[in-house]
This record gives sequence, structure tokens and C-alpha cells, in this order.
Amino acid sequence: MKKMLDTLLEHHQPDNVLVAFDAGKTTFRTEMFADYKGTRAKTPPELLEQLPYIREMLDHMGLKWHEQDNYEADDIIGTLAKKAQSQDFEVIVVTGDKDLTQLADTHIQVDVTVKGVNEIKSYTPDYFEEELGITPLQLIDMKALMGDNSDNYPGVTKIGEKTALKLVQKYGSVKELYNHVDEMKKSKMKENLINEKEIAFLCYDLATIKVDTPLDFDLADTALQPQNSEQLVSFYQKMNFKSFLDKEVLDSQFDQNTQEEISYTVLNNEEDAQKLSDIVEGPVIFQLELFGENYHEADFVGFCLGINGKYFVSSNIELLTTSAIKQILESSRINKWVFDVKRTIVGLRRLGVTLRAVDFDMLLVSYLLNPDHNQNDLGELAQSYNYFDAKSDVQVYGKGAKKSLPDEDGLFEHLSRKARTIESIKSDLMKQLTEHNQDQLFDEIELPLAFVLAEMEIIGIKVQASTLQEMSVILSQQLQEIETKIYEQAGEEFNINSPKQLGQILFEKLNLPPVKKTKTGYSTSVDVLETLKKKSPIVSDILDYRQIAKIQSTYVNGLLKTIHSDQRIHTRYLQTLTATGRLSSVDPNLQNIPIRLEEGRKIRHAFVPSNEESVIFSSDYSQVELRVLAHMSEDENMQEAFKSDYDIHSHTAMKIFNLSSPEEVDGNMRRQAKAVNFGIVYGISDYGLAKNLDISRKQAQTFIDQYFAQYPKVKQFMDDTIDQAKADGYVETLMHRRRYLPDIHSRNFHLRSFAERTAMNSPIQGTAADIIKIAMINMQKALQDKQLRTKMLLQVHDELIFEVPKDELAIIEELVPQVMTSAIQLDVPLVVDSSYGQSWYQAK
DNA sequence: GTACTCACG
DNA sequence: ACGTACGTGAGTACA
Repeated sequence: MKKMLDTLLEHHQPDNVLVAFDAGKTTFRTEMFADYKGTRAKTPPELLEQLPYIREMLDHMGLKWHEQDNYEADDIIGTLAKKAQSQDFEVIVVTGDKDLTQLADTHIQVDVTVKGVNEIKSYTPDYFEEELGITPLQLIDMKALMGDNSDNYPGVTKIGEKTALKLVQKYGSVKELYNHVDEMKKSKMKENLINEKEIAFLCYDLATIKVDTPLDFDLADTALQPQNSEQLVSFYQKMNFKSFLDKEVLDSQFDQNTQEEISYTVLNNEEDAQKLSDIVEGPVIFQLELFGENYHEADFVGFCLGINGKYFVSSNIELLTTSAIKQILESSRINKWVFDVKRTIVGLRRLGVTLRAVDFDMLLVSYLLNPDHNQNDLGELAQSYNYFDAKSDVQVYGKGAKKSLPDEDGLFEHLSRKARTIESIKSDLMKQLTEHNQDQLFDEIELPLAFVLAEMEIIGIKVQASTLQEMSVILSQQLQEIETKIYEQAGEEFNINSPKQLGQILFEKLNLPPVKKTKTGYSTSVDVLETLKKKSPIVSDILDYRQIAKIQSTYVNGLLKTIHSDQRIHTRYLQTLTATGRLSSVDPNLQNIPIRLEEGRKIRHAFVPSNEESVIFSSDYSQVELRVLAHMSEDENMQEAFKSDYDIHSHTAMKIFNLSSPEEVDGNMRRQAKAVNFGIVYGISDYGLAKNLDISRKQAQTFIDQYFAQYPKVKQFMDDTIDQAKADGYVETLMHRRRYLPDIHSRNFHLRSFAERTAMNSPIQGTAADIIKIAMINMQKALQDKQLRTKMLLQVHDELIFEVPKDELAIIEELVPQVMTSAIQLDVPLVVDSSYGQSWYQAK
């Protein structure tokens, strides 16, 4: 309700507003017809309870509301609409009730919400003419004949919407119809019409919305009043409206910090742009505005250049390619300050402009200062630093279906304010960066990495659609077969994809024992189904179905949708999202392409080199996280294992099972030791390890004790890290990437434990991320320096994927591992494994 | 929009 | 007694 009001006000920017309510159950209509709305369900009591609060909120918002005894809201609206129309207002009626569309007229538009409030259908006289061939007022004549079920008046027997429309089109009105009713051919309908003439006229009156309700207020009383932010804030507090509260507090802050004016110069044409040609010194603030998240394809909206405290804006994006501006952006001497450098590089490249010399990225810096601040919105981010110059994009453009561009002035002001925000916040953020000891992390890792990632995204990777399409055919067939089998065994058809329906079949109809519950019902996840496998053959079929359905929907069909016209997939790496410093990949995610199971792994056949002279080449770090742990903890035993190049899991097995030689380690011991190693990296707990290995907690605890006894400095490191988190409020990677852990002090066991595990895991996962990021930067530079044609295409956390011309293979097989292993100097060696082939599948 | 499930490191 | 292994993204169902 509140949300809808906000969007309406935002969208229409009205001068006058009235919200009308129904007063009560009895109106002049019930006097005319006792059963009027007789079948209508009682207003739900919870809505009734809310009404006084809604009215209070309207008061605070400065909106007039009204209800009137004996009349419906419709009549108030109808009367006011006509009154406003006669005084040359543009009227918009917003309602969920189609009946009101009869009010549509010149200068009166009726917007009916459909499907909740997300979609609106606008009714105008033209629309009526086009769609129905009648006027809005003739809707009343139709209703007179067909009646209205929801308002419970009958109309003429046997006449429904279709017939009513035909009759109204033919005769024009009910009155005219009855003037000519005798001339009609003999029919049952004619009889009904004649017999029920009185009913028809009664219904006509019932359907007619009053436009002469005696209102005790004037049009001027509906003028929008300034809203009372203070009262609204306390109202939201009282009502526990958290989401609106935040917005209101922010808005009122905007009010209080009466925004400083901003002026800008509009660049209208090339001549205007050319006037910027004497710029030889930076910094230049540059804001490139796109409409949509995916900058590989989003529309260009405009740009702003901030130069010497002046702001130059334009929505003519071509002006970026005029020599004056292009020179500024491509100059390696003039420094540029931006928000989201990677987005800016890719966007400009689409215009043939190569961005160089960026030395400040507000998004990147604030992410490093605190990775929880991963807002991709300049305004919101600035507001969190108490800079109230720029609004958020949602405040300016709106959200969801309502998202749209403001007028040109609004847009230019927004862009200029964004540029000014980047400019004014810079010294503050850079100062904090230095205080955090993160200058190197920004200058030498994240900022150069953004350029490397941009190139990878722009190049993309070739994906053979035909390979996926062939898979799709086979998978569909398999799905069909399994589906039939499952329905047979279940004795009925149901939606296998619905956990709810599946749960009912398995645990209620087939009476299998429910192993685990979720918040909403039975769990049907893999581990549950695995334990039920032996109880009923249907379970295996469901597991098979799940596996294939996943491949089909997410990978085959999902990937097909993302192939561009150049036959390539251009993912976007999110560089400022994860809490640990890893990248993530979206649209599509190329970091979770199946590999563990053969069926899914086949997807990788579709990822191929650009041409037959090249191969896909892949190198991955072996056990980076454990090596990082060995380094950071300085544990001699663990370091020894890596220095001697032992199999780390077997080595751990020997330690925790007290064996004296590697030969004594059997497969099961190694498997368990591997799980313990993983657990350590995740921030071990007996509970988690027990669950993973399906052993008792006690036994898990024994493993852990044994592990820490054998790797004592690992234990020490874990304890120290938690202590540090408690003392400083954050933990750090080797390169000083930070993660804050406020929950470390929580009295809530669950939250505190989580924070403790995070404290142990983040420095390890994050340092591994630092390392591969350095490797990527060095790798790109090496390729460039050596003028190789090899392209770096993808990163999957501990793995880099390249496209390599065969004549460069020999060099690359040496170069990549060399660069990756030397990215950083640890107390233990880094090890890299490589492979290549004619597709990503073969590069294993 | 949230819950569930499952793909990856 | 408490009760979760760490970090992600996407498809589907359902309110």
C-alpha cells in the first residue's frame, strides 16, 4: 500500500491528491436494492484494523483522504474527477476496480492495477473505442444488461458480457434498446428483456457512479501538503516499518542538508565537445551512465565529465568519440576518477574508446575499506559515508517495471552530482585506505586487475551452440523416460520439481521415513534421498531426474540463452561482492560449470577455442588454501609436507592415525584426512566434521584433537586469529584485505560461532584470492610484453583458463606455471598443474 | 520476494 | 544445551 503510493507519487508528481474510502456497508445503493454487494465477503478484519493507521500515515504524508456516509469511494472519486476536469486539471484515477473505468474521459485517465499492484492498465476513451467500440459511459449500459456478480446485482437473465456488448454497440444505450425492443425478432432474449425491463433500469442506476455527491470539501483542499518527515519516522518506528524507515531517514537527511546547488554545461554537439580540447591536466572525473546492470549490452544513457570543478554533461553518447574527449579518456597522463572502473572500461570499449590512467575508483576503494559495503550504487554508498549530494539510482530512476529515465534536467543533475560525489569523497576514502595499510592492495592489485578482467570479459569464450543443442535433445528424451517411470511408481503424476509435491509423494503417500525437515516441510535434498535410496527404487529415479533436469535447465538451456551474436559468452566478474576477496561470475556464472560428474562435465565440450589452430589451456593451483595455511601458521610439520612435496592428505592421515609410513594409509584413511583438511580451512567444528564424514561428534573431536597435536602451530594460528578478530573487530589477508566480524562479540552462540569460523576461514580463502589476482595481472603483462597471441579467458578461483595458438603452446606450458607459482613468495612452494585440449572438457 | 535445491572452488 | 562446516549464482516453485 505504502509502496504503491510512493511509486504513484514519484511517477505522476501530482499537485493534488485524494484518497477515498468506503464509509460503511449501507449506502444509497443498498436502499435501492437490498442485496447490493450482498455476496461480497466481509472486509478481512486485519485490513479493517489497519485502516486507522493508513489514514494516520496519509495525514503525515500530506495527502487528503475522505469518506462519506451513504456513499461509496467510487462516488467520491467520480464527483471529484468531474469537478477537477471542469477546472482544467489532468486527472488520473488509480483503482483496483474496473467499474471506475466508466469515468474515463478527456483529461480523465483511469489506471486499473492488475496482478497485485505491479502492473497498470490505463483506460482512456480512445482505448474504449479501439478495444470495445463503445464509450466509457456505455459501460454502464452494458452493466445494466449483464449485471455484476461481485456487486451482486443481476442484470437481465441470460445476458452476459458478449451479448451486452453487442446490444450496446447496436442500440447505443439501454434506453434506446427499449425504444426499439418491439422491433426485435421473436426470441427468448427478447422475452427476457421485456420481462425484466425494470431490473435493467434499476441495474443501470446501481452501476452508475455518482458525479454529484455532496462533498463538504473543495478541490483546493486536496492540494499536496509537505510531508512531515519527523512524524513519519516516529510513525514507522511505532509500526515497525523497517524498510520505509530507512528510506524516510535518508530522505529527511537530504532535506536537512539542503542540497548544494549544482550547475553543469550541456554538450550538445561536436563543436561543444571540441571546446574541451585544451585539457592537459587531470584529474578528470568521469561518469558513464548505462541503463541496466549488464554493461556488455545495456543502453547508454549519458555521461558527465568533471573538470576543474565544472561539470560537462550530455546524453549524446557519440560525443565521447570526438577527438577532444577521446583524447582525455585515452590519455595516459591525465588521471581519471570514476565509480566502477571495469564497467567504464567495457562501456567505453563498445564505443571504440580505450580508457587509461584511472587512479581512483570509488566503488573499488570502498569495497576494500569494507567488503560489506558492496553497494553497486554510488548514491547509496556515498550516503553510507554521510555524503548527501547524489541520490541513489533507485531514487532517481525507480525500480523494477517502473524503472525509467527522468527528464533531461533531472538526468543531468543526477550525473553531475555523481561526478561531484566522486570528487569530494576521494580524499576521505584514500586517507582511510592508507590508514588500513591498503594502498598496495588497491594500486597494485585491485585497480590493475579491473583492467585485466575487463579484457577477459570483452574477449569472452566461444561456446558451440550446436553441441549444447544436441545435448538438449538427448537430455529431454532421458527426462521423459525417467518422468514416466517416476509417475508409474508414484501411482500419479505430479511436479517432480516441486519439493512440496515431491515430499507429499515420498513421505505421505509412499510412507518413506522423513530424515530431515526444512522450515516449510520435508527436506528432499540429495543427502536425504541418498539415505532413502535402498528403501524404494523411486528415489534413485528422482535423483537421476534431478541431476539431468539441473544440467538441462541451468547449463544447456541457461547457457544457450547467453551466447552473443559473436558465438561467445561474455560473463561479468563481480569484483566488489564477496566478503573474502574472491571474484564471482554472473550472466552467466562460468565459475560453476559441472566437472565432478561425467554427465555434467560433458557441458565443457561446448567451450571451444576461437579457431582450429588454438587449444583451451588450463592451469590450476594445487592445494593453495592449505599452502597458505602452512605459510600463515608457520607450522613446521605442515610446511615440511609441502616442501617435501608429500601428498598432503596422506600425510595428514599418517599424523592423525599415528602411522609411521605412507604405505599404511588406506583409501578410507586418506578420505577422512582430506575431510579434516577441508574442515580446518573452513574453521573446523566437531559438529560439521561429524556430519560430513557421517561419524560421531566424539570421533570427529578426536580427529581434530589429533590434528592439532600434530600441527600445533595451526591450532595456535586459529586461536590467535580469533583473538585478533575480537581485539580489532576484523581479520586480514596477507595483502591486508579486511573483513569485519561484528558478531564475534555476540552473546548468541550461533552468531558468535559463525563469526569465529569465518575469522579462521577468511584470511585463508582471501589470501588465496590475493595470490591468483596477482598472478592474473602478471600473466596479462607477460603475454603483452612477449607479444603473444594467447588470451586469458576465465578465472575459477584457483584456476586460469586460456586460449592458446598451438605454435605458442610450448612457451605457455612454461610461462603460465612460472608466473602463477611466483605470484607471491611463501614459506612453502606453490604448485601448478596444467593441461590442454580441443575443448574445456579435454583440458583436464 | 523467499525457500529450496544444486552446480562450482 | 545450543546446532553450522567456508565462499558463491541460478532455476524452479509458490505465496
